[in-house]
Amino acid sequence: MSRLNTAEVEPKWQSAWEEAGVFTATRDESKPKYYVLEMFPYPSGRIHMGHVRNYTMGDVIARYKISTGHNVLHPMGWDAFGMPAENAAIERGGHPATWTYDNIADMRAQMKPLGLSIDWSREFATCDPEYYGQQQAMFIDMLDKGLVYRKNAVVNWDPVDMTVLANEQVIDGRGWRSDAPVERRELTQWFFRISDFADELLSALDGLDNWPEKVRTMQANWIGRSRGLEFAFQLTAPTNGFAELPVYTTRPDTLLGASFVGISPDHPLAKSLEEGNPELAAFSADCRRMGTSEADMEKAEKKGFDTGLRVRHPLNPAWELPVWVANFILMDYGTGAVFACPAHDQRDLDFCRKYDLPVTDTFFALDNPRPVEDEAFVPPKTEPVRWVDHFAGLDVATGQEAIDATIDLAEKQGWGKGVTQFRLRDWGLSRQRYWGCPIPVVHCDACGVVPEKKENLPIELPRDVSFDKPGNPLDRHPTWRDCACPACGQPAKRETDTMDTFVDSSWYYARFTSPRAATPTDAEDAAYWMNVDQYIGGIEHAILHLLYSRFFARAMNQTGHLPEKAIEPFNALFTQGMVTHEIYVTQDDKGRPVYHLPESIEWTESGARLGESGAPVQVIPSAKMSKSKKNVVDPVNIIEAYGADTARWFILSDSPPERDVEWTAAGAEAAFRHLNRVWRIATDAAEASDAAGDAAEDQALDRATHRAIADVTEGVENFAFNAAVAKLYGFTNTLAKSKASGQARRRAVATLAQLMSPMTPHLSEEIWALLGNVGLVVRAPWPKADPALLVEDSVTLPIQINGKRKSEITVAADLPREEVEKIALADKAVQKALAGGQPRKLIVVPGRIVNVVI
RNA sequence: GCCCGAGUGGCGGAAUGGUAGACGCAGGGGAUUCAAAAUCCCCCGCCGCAAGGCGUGUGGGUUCGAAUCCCACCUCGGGCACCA
Repeated sequence: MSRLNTAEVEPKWQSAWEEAGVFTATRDESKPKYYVLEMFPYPSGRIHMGHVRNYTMGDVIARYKISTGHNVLHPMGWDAFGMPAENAAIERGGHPATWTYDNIADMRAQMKPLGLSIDWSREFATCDPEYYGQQQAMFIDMLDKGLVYRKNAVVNWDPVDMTVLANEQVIDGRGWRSDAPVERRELTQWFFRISDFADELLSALDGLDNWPEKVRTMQANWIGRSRGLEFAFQLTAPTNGFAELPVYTTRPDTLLGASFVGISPDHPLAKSLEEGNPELAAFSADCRRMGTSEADMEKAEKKGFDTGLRVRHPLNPAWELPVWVANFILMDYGTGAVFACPAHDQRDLDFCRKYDLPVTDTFFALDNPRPVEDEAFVPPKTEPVRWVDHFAGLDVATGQEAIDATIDLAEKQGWGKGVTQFRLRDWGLSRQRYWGCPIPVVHCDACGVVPEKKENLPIELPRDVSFDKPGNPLDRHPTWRDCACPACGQPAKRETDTMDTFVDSSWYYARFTSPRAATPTDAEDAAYWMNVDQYIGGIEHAILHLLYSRFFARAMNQTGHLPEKAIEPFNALFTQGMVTHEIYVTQDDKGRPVYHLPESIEWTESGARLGESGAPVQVIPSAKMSKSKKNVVDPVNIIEAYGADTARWFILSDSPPERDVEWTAAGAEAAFRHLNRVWRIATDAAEASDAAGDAAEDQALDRATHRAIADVTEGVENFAFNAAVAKLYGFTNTLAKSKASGQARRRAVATLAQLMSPMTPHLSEEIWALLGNVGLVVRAPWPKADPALLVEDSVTLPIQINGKRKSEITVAADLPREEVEKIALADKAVQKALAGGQPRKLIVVPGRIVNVVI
């Protein structure tokens, strides 16, 4: 018996696959195609266990599909633009391109030993000019189709570093480097018209049957379709040219509970009032000293400022409501103005209590007509309530009925109209940064904003830039901006904004179908390979990346870059959990936490200790692996110690794929031991004699083999990899104990190798070859379970008495119900419980259970 | 704050209306060995001497039967539009 030498075996098979070109995808109309894609990585420089998990799952699917006769496309690339490369350049010098391409080389070298079934000939990085040049071409097509436009939008402005900050760079309202309070500043920015597609993106979710329900729900809520009433409050006295204040509300039925009218600090009326009102100007300035993120705004203290203006209530002109500027009202949603109904909205109620504004109930719960105090009454819109005095003549009605009645009434009386609104906003794609895809337009004094000519693409990023000053290096480059206007030929200036990196990742899946094409896609390749049959990635991308990709596929279809069938680019989606690990922490002399890497910990009887000093270490429960907490395990070390198959096997074995998995050293060792055991069983079987054995033993092993085929196939098809692994453990245990003949054991081992091959491809090839098979296991057809060998002839039924398990009986699987009842009633425990009486009820679920109710 | 998830032995988990704890880890006992490593066998939810009882985050409900379905709550995680 030889020991398994992974350092030798794994590279050997990787070379064999490469030489045979097993994973190089070409169009082949004779086979069904299958496109499996994992979300491509950001090239941070090191692969981590999350990558191992993500790509191993995709690899299992890809290899399984190869063995079931599919023509598989399984590509890999790099999401290579983005802030970390610029941050590295600022902090350590060097160029973002150098940093990025070095990282890609490192990560590719770390990834290849995993033995993934990737077609590396299709690899690209989004920062390759060949890629982003095609992206620029599509941008121009989309501009031409009216899918892109410019408007003003607010950004986080760092007044010290004089630069735009990302939300993650704003910490407690301050810039991360300067520590200066950030300001909201308006810039003219480029936008995709994703909101034009809101209804379509929402309704098409219904067709995404193979997406997780939770992702579809999250997207539906994000798009946020609502039907409400739009109407205008008339100002009692026109001010600064404003005679009325249009508002949008989803609860027009509560109009009689209106307390005040609120407008955003960015509302045109609020801005016009600032000029003559220094106090308001100060208030609004204060509101603008806040990050732009919705979470920031929601968590901030609700503040308001009474403008002194008054509006008339639409249902009663004698009733005047005050107009307040409030910091929680978004200019981007609806009209930037709302009426507040404190009795039925907690935020409005808190605001009214704070500023002593009136609170008027408009409806009560049927069983509890108590006025609202400090808790707003917000029942579901489907719950009937009793109306205090509803202007549409309602008494008891649900919120939804009242909303509909109010909209009808307003339309009939002519003071308002029902409108459908979406929460989804247009996608702002401008970034004031260097390391992104340049937006291919030119600003000309004579012609305005002009798209670049396609023959001038790609508009490449200049290499000679410096990061010693904050802000966008493209802005201060001495010559890069200078160009000729594509329309009139006069000197003009390039746009210096680059694109959001979400644009890069919104179409890479399409580019993989023809990565070297001279156009963004190749029609025939896209028609053949699209859609992605199985997409795999983190749940953190449930909304933005996936929604943007869905939009982009539609926009690509409208500009002729994708076929109609590809407007929903991902047929099936699987969202995987994170990889976690325990955290080890000691404290320094000032009591601050000091984190330690897992490999520096030693386990003694008295607990975890630091290897060097022997100091006791506090163990904190698992959390997502992160550099700052040092609870990281480097896949490279694991592969060196145990081999890629062990890393792959363990990462699949311990948790359901959609849940978090905790990496443990003991678990990894157990995986390693198991694979060695499989190898030992295989070599024993290979060396066993050809003599005939006990036929019953052979048949029992054959049955177990076919049971395993059925169970593992089901596990792989349903993404229950941990369950498939558990079944493989079970089958291995059966095989190890089997007294079957050498021939029967070799049959079982060959099947075991095949069933394991998507997960542990190297070991499987080695066993496959050991057993004398010609060709690669990766190309062998997936085994089929023989139904005749799956049938059991007897079953054990638990006997419950009043729902509690008390006994069990073993009967023939096809025994008629009456016979099962007789045997069950004759059971000792049942007889005892009945004490001579009759059961009240007898429930027999064939093949499952018997319940005797007494 | 809002939206979406998850919670089962000492640990990771299995079971998606029908025997709770498959499989693995850790632990305990034994075999083999001069010894160790490796390997193999057995035990292993909690309380209880036992009979038996209890048990799937907490509290209620539906059902002959609930980890699974419904309601309320608690805790943890993801997202919140410029992190990727």
